[in-house]
Amino acid sequence: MPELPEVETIRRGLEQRLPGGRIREVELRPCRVFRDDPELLSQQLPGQRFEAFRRRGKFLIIELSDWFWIVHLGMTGQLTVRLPERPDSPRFLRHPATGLQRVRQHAPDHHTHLHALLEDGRELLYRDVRKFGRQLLLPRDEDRLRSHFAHLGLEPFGEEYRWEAFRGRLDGRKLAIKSLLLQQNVVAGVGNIYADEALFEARIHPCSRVHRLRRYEQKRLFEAIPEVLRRGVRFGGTTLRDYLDSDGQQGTNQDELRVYGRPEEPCPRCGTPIEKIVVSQRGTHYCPQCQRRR
DNA sequence: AACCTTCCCTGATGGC
DNA sequence: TGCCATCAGGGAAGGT
Repeated sequence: MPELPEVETIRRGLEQRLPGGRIREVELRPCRVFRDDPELLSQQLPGQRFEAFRRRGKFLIIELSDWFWIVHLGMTGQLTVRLPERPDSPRFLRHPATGLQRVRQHAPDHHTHLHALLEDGRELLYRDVRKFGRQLLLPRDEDRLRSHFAHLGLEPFGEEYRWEAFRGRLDGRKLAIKSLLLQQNVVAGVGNIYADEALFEARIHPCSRVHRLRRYEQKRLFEAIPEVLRRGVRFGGTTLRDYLDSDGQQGTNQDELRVYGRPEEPCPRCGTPIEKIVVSQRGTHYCPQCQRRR
């Protein structure tokens, strides 16, 4: 489930390896991931050089010679660099007990929807089992890019992430705070895992209605969001099942999670068993003692 | 406009 | 190579 920290980890990995590289050829199998225009990608990517790697919310923006290549990983998207000198494993394998994928590098398989061969022999692979990811090309124009992402909310690590702006976007909203966090038009980049973690840090019940929250609670949430995201980045992202960084490695932030995926375990603050409920059709974890409903 | 529900997609899991 | 229901969830689309 790549959220901001996972996408940021991938971005940093690609930024270290790929700038200056040029795409020689592309193989892609048409599918939903490229629904706008698979032809455009397969025709325009060859010959393009990697110039920079940016991120907006959960979107990765690969800056090429003439295009912005925009990639959203959905639920199970993996964007990895395959090195010619490193031996392949035959395919992804799942750990029998944990379900974690433990293969670092693999040849394209039937879930690999895009395969870009670079001039130096390396490859950039996009693999996505559930095909919830999205990719598209935008002409390399900053105004086009800005309007493309105009619907997205505050960038948690950006200069625009300020208390007054955050508070303003909460005013008048009546839905559950967790549902609001999952929408990308208030704060961009927070998904199911980090929403639960941020609400735990801020000691807010996920079902609390936004307009019922005290200002000091909103302020705690405002501060908790970048905090849990920063921790996620520091530990290389959260690997529960499918997430891998650009080198094919798992993250370790799953060991740092306070509530997500830990129903019935004791709350790290007070020892009360963590509860799991459903909010906005998403599994939601919280401490019934520390996070009282408002 | 705000809010809510449904749907897409596949592999893992568990009951029988 | 047993079969089937259920679950996981980001975001688009459609309904109220």
